[in-house]
Amino acid sequence: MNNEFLNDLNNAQKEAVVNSEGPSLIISGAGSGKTRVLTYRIALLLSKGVKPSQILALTFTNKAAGEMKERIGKLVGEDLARYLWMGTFHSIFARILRSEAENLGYGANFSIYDTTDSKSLVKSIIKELKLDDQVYKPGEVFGRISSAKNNLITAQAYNSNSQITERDRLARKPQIGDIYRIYASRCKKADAMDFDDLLLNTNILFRDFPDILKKYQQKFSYILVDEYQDTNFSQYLIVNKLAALHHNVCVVGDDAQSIYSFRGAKIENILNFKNDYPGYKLFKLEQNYRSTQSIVNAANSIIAKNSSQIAKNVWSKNEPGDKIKVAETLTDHEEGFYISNSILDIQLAEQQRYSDFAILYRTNAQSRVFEEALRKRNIPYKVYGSISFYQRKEIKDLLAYLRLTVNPNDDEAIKRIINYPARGIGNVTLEKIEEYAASQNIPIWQVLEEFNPQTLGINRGTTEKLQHFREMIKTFQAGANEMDAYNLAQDVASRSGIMKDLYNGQTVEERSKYENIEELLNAIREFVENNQQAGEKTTIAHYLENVSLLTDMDNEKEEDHNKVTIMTMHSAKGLEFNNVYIAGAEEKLFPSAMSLDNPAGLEEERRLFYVAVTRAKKRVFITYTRSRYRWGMPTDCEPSRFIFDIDPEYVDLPMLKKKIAWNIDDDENIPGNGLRRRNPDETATAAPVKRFMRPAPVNNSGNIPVYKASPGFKPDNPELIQVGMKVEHQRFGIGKIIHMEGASTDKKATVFFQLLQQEKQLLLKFAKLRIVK
DNA sequence: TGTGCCGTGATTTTT
DNA sequence: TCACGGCACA
Repeated sequence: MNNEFLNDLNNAQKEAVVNSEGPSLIISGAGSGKTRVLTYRIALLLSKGVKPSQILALTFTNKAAGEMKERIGKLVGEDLARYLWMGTFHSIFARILRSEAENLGYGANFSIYDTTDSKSLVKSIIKELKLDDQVYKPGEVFGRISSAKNNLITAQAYNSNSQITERDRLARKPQIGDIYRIYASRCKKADAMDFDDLLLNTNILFRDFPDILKKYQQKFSYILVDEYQDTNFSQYLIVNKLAALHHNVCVVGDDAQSIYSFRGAKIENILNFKNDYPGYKLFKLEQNYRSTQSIVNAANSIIAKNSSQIAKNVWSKNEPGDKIKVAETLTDHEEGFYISNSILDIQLAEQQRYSDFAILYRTNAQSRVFEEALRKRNIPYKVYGSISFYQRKEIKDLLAYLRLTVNPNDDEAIKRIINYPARGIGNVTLEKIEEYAASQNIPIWQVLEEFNPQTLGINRGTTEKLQHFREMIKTFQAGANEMDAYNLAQDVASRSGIMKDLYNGQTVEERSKYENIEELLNAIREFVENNQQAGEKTTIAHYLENVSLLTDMDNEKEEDHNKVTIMTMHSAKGLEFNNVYIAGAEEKLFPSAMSLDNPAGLEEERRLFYVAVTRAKKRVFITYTRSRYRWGMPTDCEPSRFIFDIDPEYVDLPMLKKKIAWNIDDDENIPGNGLRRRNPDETATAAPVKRFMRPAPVNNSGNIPVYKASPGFKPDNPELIQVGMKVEHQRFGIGKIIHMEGASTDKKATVFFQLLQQEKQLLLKFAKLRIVK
């Protein structure tokens, strides 16, 4: 096999690729081709004859794993790439746990509780213990449990650790340990693991079954870990144990991009690598291929404000590029307006794709204004995160039926759907059953199986309803092994009554829920088709194995390929875009109010800023607003301190422009602005900031800003005008055709005029419009 | 048991 | 502002 592909690499990259034996630490600056190095390193191993099943590659997202697999497939052939053990920690070790489940007392079809399931279980335990849920807030308690697990503290260890129990006692929450204990036993009883259990139980498996550990140590001759700076203790230990035999462990990371400490990530893991593997080789990737020099330099100046970091010098040979542009708006609404205008301007002026733009923010709650603004401009977009597809109520409902079919002990699933769609089994009945299940320490399903109406105090009508529900689930179970996942899911969706319930709905939301169910069914069908082709299992159990671990990004569809991306800065990790908008750069939002009281928290926020800026290839825009709606109230805002962390040489601040802000006849309002410019550097300008410093014109007459038509204005034939075109109007100035309706002679166009900052409906036979090329 | 109204609290970030 | 939970009534 030829290794010509190595010629694509620079020297530092090549070194990191060819030195495949022994422990390696690759420190890779942002945009330095880290994925390429990992990809080639694996491809080289394969081309040397290492079997794909001997390589374990752990990534941060499923998407990253999928893309890397695809690239490796292109280099050395898909038949090899397919058998790599490549995926997130959670999905890889879920897979291993399934095949070893019996050793730990779980079934191979154990359920995976997502955060919603976990919190709801914690909540019901708090209720059972008759504790005040103002003191024991479910989310907070679950957070304590989660971080205990990530530090390998089991419920038993938690309760016998006097330091921890003392701390809880002082915090007046002495019963967290009890909640943890009950939580763990309920999960076990339900044959369910939460996200943290997947890692914790892997550790327990390797600790208590040395033979099993040995088997996997021998199996995985080469281990690679991406985003090592964001691994937690539990993950660290798994890697450490697996690598103990061969020592062929290669970790890649960038301490400057560590942004997940809230989830237990330990930046020390990467800093201590040298102590764990004394004979390690160190590689530094410092040349940035992604961004302009301005962006790289600006990012360096930001991260330099942090105290501790591994010394490195990230540099770029790309064009110098534009400065980072900072813009101020009066309200969050205008912020959305400003960004959507800017996207449209650049997109039109440079023929960029919508997918070349990303809007990044600190909290998911900020997404709404951007959705509204983009929708108004007819700009296609895709929001990631917030309410992920798999978190939607209707999706979780159908999945709960399927989960129950595969694992009847899944209490969270049964609680979810025992009365959805409504079948006359109310809260009172459910509480009776739950209470009995808890007292007998059995799953709810078992109560239904050994049903005794007298002991439970349930009347005859309800008894029948419960029996009917039980029989329905049993018929699903009977089909689970015979039918493929798609047929079964379809059967469940219709016979459970979900389809009917949603189909009858009249509102827009109910229609969209119905469509979501259809979309899920389509996804299941795709799964079945793919697995059939690959000769793999197509049962529902097999489908459910990974579904809890999926995110929005794994649900990408063809039609999403040319859309503006809207997401948190956290989700943007590992991605890149030509143009990046960092919105809401305000004190108490970014940096988050939560981080202000501790220096470590603030440094992590700053790293997040670094991550956000380095996503951009060409341009970065930062926006902040003077007033933002928070919990329904307009709140005053201050620009973020991070803006002033950027070296002034690489940033364009709005304050300098203030003095000209009220001057209407400034050249930026000249027709053709942004389109006629020759100098490519200048086309970068977004919608001018000043637009927002002036009170927006109130409706039309009287208040219309003066516009002088360009010399020799001549209207074009209305027949030629189409949606998306830029046009000039003699009085209203430059605008964009948003929408058209009506037949030829009565054609009506909705036009958004930049100068007016508003839409107008114009009848084309009267309005004289010139098409701007 | 189901429905609808009202009051309250929510905003970090994710596998 | 909105979503969810609690409560009262049908």
